[in-house]
This record gives sequence, structure tokens and C-alpha cells, in this order.
Amino acid sequence: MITIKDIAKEANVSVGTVDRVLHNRGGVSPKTEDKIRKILKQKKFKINTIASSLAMKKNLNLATLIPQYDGENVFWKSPMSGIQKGSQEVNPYGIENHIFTFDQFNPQSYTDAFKMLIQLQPDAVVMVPIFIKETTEIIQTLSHRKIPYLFFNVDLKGYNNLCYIGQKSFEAGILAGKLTRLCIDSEDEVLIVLTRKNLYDYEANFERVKGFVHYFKENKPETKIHELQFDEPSKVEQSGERINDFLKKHPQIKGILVPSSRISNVCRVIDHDKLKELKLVGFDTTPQNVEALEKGLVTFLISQKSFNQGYKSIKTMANYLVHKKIPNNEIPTPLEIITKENYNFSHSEERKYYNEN
Amino acid sequence: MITIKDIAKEANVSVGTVDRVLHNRGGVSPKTEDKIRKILKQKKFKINTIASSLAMKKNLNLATLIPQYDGENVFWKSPMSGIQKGSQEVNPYGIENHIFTFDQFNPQSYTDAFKMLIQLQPDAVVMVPIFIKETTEIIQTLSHRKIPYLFFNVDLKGYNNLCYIGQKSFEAGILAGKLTRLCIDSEDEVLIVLTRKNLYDYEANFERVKGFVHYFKENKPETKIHELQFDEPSKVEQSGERINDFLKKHPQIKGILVPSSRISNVCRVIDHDKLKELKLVGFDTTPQNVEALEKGLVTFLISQKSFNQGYKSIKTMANYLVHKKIPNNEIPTPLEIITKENYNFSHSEERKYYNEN
DNA sequence: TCAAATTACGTGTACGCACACATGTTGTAA
DNA sequence: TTACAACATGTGTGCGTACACGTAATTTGA
Repeated sequence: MITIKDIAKEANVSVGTVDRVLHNRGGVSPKTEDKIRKILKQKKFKINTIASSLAMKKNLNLATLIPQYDGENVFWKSPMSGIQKGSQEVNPYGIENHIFTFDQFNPQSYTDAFKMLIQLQPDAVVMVPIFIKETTEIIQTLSHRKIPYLFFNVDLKGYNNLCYIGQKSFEAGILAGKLTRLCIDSEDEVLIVLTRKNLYDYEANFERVKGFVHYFKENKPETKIHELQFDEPSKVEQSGERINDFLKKHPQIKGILVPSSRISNVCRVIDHDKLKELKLVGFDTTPQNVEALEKGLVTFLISQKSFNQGYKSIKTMANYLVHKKIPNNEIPTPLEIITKENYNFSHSEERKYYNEN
Repeated sequence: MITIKDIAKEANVSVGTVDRVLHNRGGVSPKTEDKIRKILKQKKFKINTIASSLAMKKNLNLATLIPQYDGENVFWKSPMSGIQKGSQEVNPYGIENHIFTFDQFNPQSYTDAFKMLIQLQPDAVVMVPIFIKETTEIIQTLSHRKIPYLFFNVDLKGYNNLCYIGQKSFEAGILAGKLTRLCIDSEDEVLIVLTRKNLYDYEANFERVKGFVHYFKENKPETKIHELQFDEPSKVEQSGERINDFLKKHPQIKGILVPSSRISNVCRVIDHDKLKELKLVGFDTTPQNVEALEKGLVTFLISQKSFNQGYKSIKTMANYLVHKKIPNNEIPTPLEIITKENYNFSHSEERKYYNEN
């Protein structure tokens, strides 16, 4: 292992000069710089990241704004855990992450949480920008104070955020289309079930549907695509009748897409016998969805690896703060196809995290 | 951030004593130990991994034994890159990895490479145990010298290796079965094409086929499964005739499985018109396979993320050497389902590596 | 009772780098 | 010649830990 000291000795200069060259800090005569650069290249010097990190130890505050999760809305548990794992990892770099949560259905709680957050005077913010109007305000405050911020999971455009980390919804919809089409016969029809017009995921769901429809239009335009919409959230059970009626009326429907993360709710209400002849494609590996998958009720789940989204968000921001490494404006997370047969071999990072904590 | 020093001050002892407690090194009186432990817990002390790593800097040699890749056998490029990325990352910990390659079809080159390797006197070995007989010899040498070793990508049993990192082939075959079944109609038949009876991947291919057959037996026993085998490696082109004849003779064949990583070869030789009505499922995202996928010739590829396998192998071994962290005996890598629609969003780590290097 | 052995703890240094500060060197104008 | 920039380079310290070594305190044994 070749160190700065070795380089310095070889070049007959001090480590300080080598350091100046390494970081383009200036104040070095051209010929010494040349000499040092040559030796650096020749000896293939690489900065020891560990020692470097240790020496650069910052003392920064990070803040995260993310929806709470509970039994009803378990989706956010996964990104939260990713955030926590990321926080643990960047902690030794002198970065402390503070998590602020809010109710995903309550804009007020969103701004309230942000008020708490801003009092901390964070050096950067990682957030899920669920509410459009309120986000505008928040971003004003942040940019006024020159606090960098990145979005994850929810892709709100035009906010000049450092970057977006998450799934591309339209493409996810295309993939869902492909999978559905593969599962059904040539003359079959498909149904899209919109379970909930959430404030937050409306946009994403909409994009997914658009992608789905787009796929069929491009690849099999003759396929008939039906839509059913339920505006009342928790009444899905009572809406079972409506779905089942609809399916009876359209017996050629063989594929169902649920663009939200609530496909398990849908399969719960569909007649069991009918369910057997249907292929269901949904999103996200929530415990309920996975259960339905393993029972064979759901054929495909498309996972967005939300754990990784959280994790990556923290790491990306830390990298930006510590090493001034500017990320791509968009960091798409995988469109991971999950079936009963490969679920056990996915999400290993997340499982590992849960085992260790 | 709370440090060892803080703890020491609080407990009226020196940092050395705290360190002894932290690492159960002994030589501390019970009451001081108690006191220190209490303070540690109360202040939620966490070892700073960076400083720790720097202080623990080892000076170890790692050695990797892996097949070469070339234009013909590009498969091994990916794990090799993973190995290289891992090597870069563990380098600052004072671990130097040395890579030795061999010809995957030549057992002699395997043992020759190992002879070179062992001269280095490595402290640990990461290897792909392709040849059974020769591996037995190699392992004898290694265990005699008490050098720990792990296997990756090829799962040879009964060699007392530290662990195996790679795909579970039988399960991969099951998944392939599921995907194939979803794609074809109820009365269709399927064909398994064994392109090459490689020395090395024979076992893996065989397991995949077993899993595939098992899936149909369990879920759709009436499906007829044909097999075609080509023992001569590079003559696939000439064998095109044989495949096409076979397909003509069995027009009900609609799904094809190629358990090796050479599905692109198969689609090259099949009549173009016939190909359109077939669903092909194969393995590994080699450039050729990906090309076939993007042209729509192949429906599904199952990726084993071999880049990650290589990467993880190095990291796992380094973790074992530095922190004595004993890994699970088996670390299964994902069964990743790749289609034309989601390929762009997978293998991001690998792509990033190539971009940076 | 006293030296030797054992135990309990403190001290100092190394790890490799980043950065602030000190020191040196050259050139230029008064 | 002196004074003083302006630039070039050297020095020292801190980051948090691991570990070898040293030293004091206590115990043991004859």
C-alpha cells in the first residue's frame, strides 16, 4: 500500500504539497506539480478512503421527512428502514440524521413536521414530497436558506431538487402490461382496479395505468381494457360485490391490474372460484401482498425496492455533503419482478437489516 | 458523537480500559467493567467503524481463482468485474487481492493457476471450483495450510468451504418453469435445449432442468416436455437444421428453455417465422442474450447477478478476515427476472462500475 | 517478610489523510 | 539595501481506535 508519505519522499517534497496537488488546492509550482503527478500516476496512488473519511469528519445534520407507517399503511415501513440503515452507515462520517414523520393523508401534519424539522437547522433534507401545494412552500423555505434537498419515492417535477430517487412509474406500467399480456390468452380482456385515489400516490398510479395502457396500445391494441374505480378508501370490502358483478358481466376479463400497492385487498374480495382463473399483477411487496403471492392468488408483483430507495437517498445525500459528489438528477430504482418462486431470493438487504435490528 | 474518550472520562478510567471492555479482552476488574458497561449503554456508544478500520489495518493477501473470459465466453466478465470492484473497496483495509485466471475447459490450466496462486502464500482464497477432481487436490493443500476458502458461482458440495455464494440452480429451474408455463397455452408443449455439456456448468444446468421439470410435474403434469441435446459445442449453427426439424415435427412446442447461458445461440438458428410464435426462457444477461431480449426474440432471462456474486465474495471474505465475521454457509443470490421492459433498470451497480472504470 | 508473580490499569504510538498554520523563497519597488 | 508582497512549501495536529508496552497495586508463596 502506497501512501502520501511515500509519494512525498519520492518527490522530495512534504506531504502537504502532495495533498495540495491531490485536491487541486493550488499554490504549487507547475514543475513540482508535474513531478508529483507523474509519481502519483506511476505508483498508482489511490487515496485511502478510510483515512480520508476519518480526517474529513464533518459535523452535519441531516433531516428526513417521511410518512408514518402503521398496520393500515405498512408500505412506508420499508423505506423507513432503508433510511435507518443509511443513517447508521453515514453516522461515523459525522452525519446525524433526524427523522420527522407525518400522516400521509393529512397535509397539515406534513407542514407541521416540516416546521419541527427546520428548527433543527439541518444541512440537508431528504423528503417524500407528497402534497403539492405544501411542498411548494417547503421548498421556498429550503431554497431560501440554501439547504439542499432531494426527493425520493414520489417524483414531483419542477422543484429544482438535487435529485429524485425512485421508480419510473410509466415504465413500471409498461412492464405490468407486458407481464399481463404474457399471462392471458389472445382474446382475453383486462381490468384495471383503482382502489384508492390517494392524495399522494395518485400521480404514480396514474402513470402506471398510462404505461399499462400504452403497452397494450402498442403491442396488442385489440385487447379490451376495462377500468373500475373506488373512491372510498376503506370500503373495498363492500365494493366486492361491485367487482364480482362486473367480472360476471365481462367473463372475458382474465387479467387484473391494481396500480396501487393494495392488490391484496382486491383479491380478498373477489370470489374464490373466479380468482382461480384470473391473473393478477400488482405492486410492492407489502406483507399482505406477499401473502397473496405465496397463496398463488397474485401472479406478479412489481417491487420498487423501497428499502433501497430510502437507503440510497441517505447515502446519496451524504456523498453530496461529504464529497460534494453531485448525483444524477434521476436515480431510477429497479423494476423488480416478483413471483411466488423467486420472492425468497429477493430483498435480501432488507431482510438482513431486520435480522440485525 | 460520543467517543471512547468521553466514556473513559465519565468512568474515571483510561481509554485503554474502555477498549478492553468493548472487546472483551479481559484484565478489567468486575466493578470497573460494570461501571463502564453501564455508561456505554446509557450513552448509547457505538464504535466508529471508520476509525476502527483505520486502526485495525491488516496487511493481508487475498487470492482469487476464476475463469478467463473472451469473446466466446463472455460470461465470466461480469463476476470478474465484481471481484475487481470488491478488491478496490477492501484495499484501504489493507487487503490486497490477486487474481489468477484459467481456461474453463482446461483442467490443467486450473491446477497451474492454483500453483501460481499458492506461491503467493495468500491468507484466504476466493474461487470458482469448476473441476471436481482437481478441486479435491486444491482443497487438500488449502486446508493443510489452514487457508480459508470460499466458493462462488459454482456450488460444489462437501468441500468444507467457508461458504457458497451464488444462485440456487434447482430453484432457478422452478422459476423458469413458472415463467414458461405462464407464457404458453394450456395444451402447448415445451422443449429443453441443452446446448453444451460443459464440464463446469453441467451440474448447474442439470439442476435447472430438474427444477424446470419438477415445476411442471407439480403444477401441470400433462404438459409434454421434450429434450434436445448437442454435445458438440461450437456446432450449434449446424445443428440449426436439427432443431428446426424437431420443431416442425412437434408443432405444439411453444415454449423453449435453454438452461445454459447460451440462449442467444439457439435463437440465432431457429427459423425466424417459427421463432415469432415461440416463448424463450434463458439464463444470464450476457450481451448477446440481452440483444436477443431487446429484439423480442427472448421473453425472459433469469439473471444470477454474477457481478454481485463476485463483489459479495470478496467483501464476505474480507469481512471474515478483518472482523472474523463468519458468513452463512450459503449466500443465495437473486433469481432476477429480466424482460425487455425492465432490463434498463437492473444491474445498475455493474453499469456504474463500467462507467467509472 | 519480602521477592516474584499476577492483576489492573494508564500511556503512547500508529493508522493515512486533511487542513490550518508556520516558514521559506523569490522577486520587486522604494 | 531594505521592506514587503506573493507565491511555494514544510510542519503539526486531530480524527477515534487498537494494541503493545509500561507501571502501579495487589496477591501469592516460601
